[in-house]
Amino acid sequence: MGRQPSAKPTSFDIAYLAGVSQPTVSRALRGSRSVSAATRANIERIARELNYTVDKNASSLRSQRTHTLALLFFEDPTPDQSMINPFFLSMLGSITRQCALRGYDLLISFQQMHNDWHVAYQDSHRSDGIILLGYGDYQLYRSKLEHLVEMDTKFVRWGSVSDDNIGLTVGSDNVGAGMQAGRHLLEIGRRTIAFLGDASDHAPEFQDRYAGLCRAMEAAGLSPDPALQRDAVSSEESGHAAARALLASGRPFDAIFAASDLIAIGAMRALTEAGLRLPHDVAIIGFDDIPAANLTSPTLTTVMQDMKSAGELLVDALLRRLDDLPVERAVLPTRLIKRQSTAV
Amino acid sequence: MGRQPSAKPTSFDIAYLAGVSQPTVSRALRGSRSVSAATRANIERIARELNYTVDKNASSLRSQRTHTLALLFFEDPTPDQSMINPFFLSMLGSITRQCALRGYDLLISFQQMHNDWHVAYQDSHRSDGIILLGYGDYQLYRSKLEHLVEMDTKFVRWGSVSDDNIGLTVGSDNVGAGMQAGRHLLEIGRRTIAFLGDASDHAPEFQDRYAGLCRAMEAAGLSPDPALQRDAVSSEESGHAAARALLASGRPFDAIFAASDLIAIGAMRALTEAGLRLPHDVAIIGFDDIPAANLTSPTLTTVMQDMKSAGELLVDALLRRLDDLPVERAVLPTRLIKRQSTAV
DNA sequence: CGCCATAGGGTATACGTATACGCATAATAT
DNA sequence: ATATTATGCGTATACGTATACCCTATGGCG
Repeated sequence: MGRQPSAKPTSFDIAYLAGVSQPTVSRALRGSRSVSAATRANIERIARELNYTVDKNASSLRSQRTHTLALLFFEDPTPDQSMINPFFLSMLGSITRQCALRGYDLLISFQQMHNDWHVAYQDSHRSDGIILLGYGDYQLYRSKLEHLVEMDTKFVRWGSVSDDNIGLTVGSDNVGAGMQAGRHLLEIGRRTIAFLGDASDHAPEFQDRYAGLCRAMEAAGLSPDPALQRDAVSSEESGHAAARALLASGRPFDAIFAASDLIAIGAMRALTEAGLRLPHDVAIIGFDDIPAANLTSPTLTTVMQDMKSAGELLVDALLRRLDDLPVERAVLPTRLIKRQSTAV
Repeated sequence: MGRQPSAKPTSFDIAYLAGVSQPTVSRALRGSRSVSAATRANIERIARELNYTVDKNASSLRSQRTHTLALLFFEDPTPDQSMINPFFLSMLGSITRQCALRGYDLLISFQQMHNDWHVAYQDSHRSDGIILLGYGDYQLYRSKLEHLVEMDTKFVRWGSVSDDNIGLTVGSDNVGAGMQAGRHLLEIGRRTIAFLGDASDHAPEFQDRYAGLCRAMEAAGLSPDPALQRDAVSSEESGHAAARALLASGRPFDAIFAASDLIAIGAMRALTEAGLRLPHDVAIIGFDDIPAANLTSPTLTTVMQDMKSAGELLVDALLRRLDDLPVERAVLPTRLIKRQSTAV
């Protein structure tokens, strides 16, 4: 079995070749100022030649810092495993890139909501901090957050910034986004606007979007009709069902603001099936700007969240928190993407 | 700063409380047979009470096993950062779950193709093995693979199983899938079938799909027209351009097999713009079954890859490889999803 | 009744790095 | 010129676990 052409080089090997002690190698490579420029250059050269890389485990063990962040994605226990919220992908990409930029590794794990909270805590063992993306039942989620705070685990989360704010939160300006959507619908002359999305405190983000819509309507002298709000979770089926229920109720409406694109897409199907013309009879706005929003017919007007900044802010906030730097919750502006579904 | 209600417990703490030595704790928790059932039970109880978890770094350092897999996603340097291949998401979900099931952590990182190969090797420092998902220029990718083999790094990759096969490969049966698609188009009476997708050896998977199509046609006594094959990478724009070029060539055709759904969607747009009716004038089949395939009009017939099994097989193969167990390349069957775009 | 195997667990140490300290030498200050 | 401080580096050790090795007590066997 005689292979092992070059066992993994250690800092001792470098030290030997450079004629210095191992700690000096460590200092040189970590950028300590108490190493002369010449020595450092020499050490760096040798390290490069040997293709040396610092052993992550040893380093972490000694320094008690892993230089790794964990991304926990909480999801509802759904039978349909494959259908993950599409907008999560761009968030993931953004977070990954930002981690790489900051020299951090990213550990990722999908968690079922019902899992024991200490799973998350355990992860804190392998990472310096945690980024939480949570969907589904907020109450369940919330109790986990409280545990994390108790354990003094460092974390940031993506979500509604205007809620009770356990821990450090980064999120879109959902109220503002709701107002954007509402104003746009009002501008094109719509007056009876329905909202599809859970408006209970189980889903603070949806709640905020609805609140924004209401505020826009009130600013225009209209009073939102509570009967035109229908609960829906973020899925096509749910949107379809909610829209059908709305139609069945007989209440007239000339516009829909859906709390997510998936809901909107389901609703569009229901409306079309009912023989309504979009956007002539009913204008519709979604939320997220998933790729599919540009493929529906008519194409879907929607509110885009700034995922790129979101990832950057999440990582940045967490790293600041790790360094005990002051850090505040962040609210990201959104952008209205006008397409055919609101083109009068 | 007097907090620190409970410093992280170590195996020594457990040992003390259990009245045994630290190594016994280690043995008990790792399931060594040389510790009595009573002692083990006692140790496990105490560990649970103290909320003890094994320190990953110390454990890895000592045992030289990280119990972590790295997922490297190679992508072309594209300016459009947000548009990651959508099918990657379900793969990711599948891999994550499988890792969790097997007790492995998953480290994830997006790599630009042009990055130095040893970035990947470096990752092998932090993980026991690597899962590679690669897209874009295969030649570039290939040289990296060779380096990995040289370094004796353990890895598996997703891709074309029928190519030169550097390292261990898991992939869909692309040739078979091409035949499925071809046969379906022939069944509905189409005879002149175009193929949109790079058929060079820069993209072995696309090449295989085209080969499958050709085989199906030849089996029906038809000879594929090379002029009806147009290069395209997996994006809507590329599909759109390829379809336009095809139309501009003046060659008649009554069906298109696109190497990916994104290509198909772009092509559909081009065809519709040219006043063609789908599927009456031109039937079209895509590949991947991304969520958007069900939203186009007409809805898109496509070939679905079994992502769930894919993730499972990738992880399983890699773990077997780590244990030096025999392991073979795997080929996954695909499934044709019939929708409106081929409904005659 | 001596011999050896086995169970059960202790002792010592290695994994590779980072850091507290100490100690020279050199550079300033007084 | 002496006292002081900074520079540059070596010495010693800790981080928490896993494992090679050794030891004791027991039981089975001839």
